[in-house]
Amino acid sequence: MEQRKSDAPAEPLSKERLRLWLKLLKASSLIEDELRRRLRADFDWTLPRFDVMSALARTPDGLRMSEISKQLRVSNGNVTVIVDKLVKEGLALRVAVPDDRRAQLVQLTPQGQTIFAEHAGVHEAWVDEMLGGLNADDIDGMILRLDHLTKSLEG
Amino acid sequence: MEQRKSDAPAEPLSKERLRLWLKLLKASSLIEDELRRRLRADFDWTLPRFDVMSALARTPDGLRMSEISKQLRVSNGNVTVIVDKLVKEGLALRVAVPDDRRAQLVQLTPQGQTIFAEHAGVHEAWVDEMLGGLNADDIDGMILRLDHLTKSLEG
DNA sequence: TTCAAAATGTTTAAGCTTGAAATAAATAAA
DNA sequence: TTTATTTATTTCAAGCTTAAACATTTTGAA
Repeated sequence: MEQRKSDAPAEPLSKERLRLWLKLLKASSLIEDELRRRLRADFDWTLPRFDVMSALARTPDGLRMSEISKQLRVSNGNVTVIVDKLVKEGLALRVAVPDDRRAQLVQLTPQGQTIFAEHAGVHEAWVDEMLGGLNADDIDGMILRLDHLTKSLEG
Repeated sequence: MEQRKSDAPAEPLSKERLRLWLKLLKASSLIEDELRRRLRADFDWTLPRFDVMSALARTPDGLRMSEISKQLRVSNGNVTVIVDKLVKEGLALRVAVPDDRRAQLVQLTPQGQTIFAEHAGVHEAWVDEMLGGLNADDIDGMILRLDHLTKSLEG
């Protein structure tokens, strides 16, 4: 870790933050674009679709529409369209909520679970390949700092 | 397959990489969404528009359409639409390239430069505020590792 | 009870983005 | 020269996303 002059003024830190943001955005976009491209080329899936199925796969009991849109930070209307398609293809189904006739739970069908498991495995291998240039120290260091950042952003 | 320390099997590192990617994506999306929201609310600007003007501001001599789309990793057609609007609003102009009648340089007008400078200052303050939770060590550590990552992604 | 406010989802209109096709100009090959 | 290929850009159709408007149900206060 390099040392800083104790009298380092405030302005450079602000410039460094901007630099950091541009680098963060670039790395994230590079990965996201490539994942999106492969998902489309290999499976004819969109990234939001993968994300919705991923959220559903983590919660076998099902999620409400609003819970999905909140988790993925995507509009409600968007989730409606994606889930409609999943249902039409037999990968998900809507289940009534006993206590609340407005709401409904969305669950993966067994077929949806099977297909997602396959795709998720390939997806994980892609990420592993793309981030392969990082060693264990890089990974831990970034996770640590990203946790700081996200915490301060959400707090 | 290469040998590994008995206490460090291959799987955990792969899982860590996936965890890192999810955290990277989350932090990046949080910041990007908020910037987009503020840009729209305060200036009625889109983020791609800001990005195009930013690229042009860095190169006073002007950029070709294809150079813009390459820098921003955005489709050519998209750049056409954005530049059309900038030109219509008097913030940018198209200049013929002497040697090549297919191409044209896009430059910011003086008005475009002035307006962008104002917005860029506000934008930088937003970023500074959002990343304010990070100390100098966090920033340096992340920049270092993001450079590793981007280099390995592009290489 | 009764009615206003809040919550859950869906629909719709508008804007954004992409990829493919089209146009036009420059370059290379025969 | 003539033809084919490559390069630069625009146009267009299709899909994605959002925000706002809408319909329905639940909650809570008078």
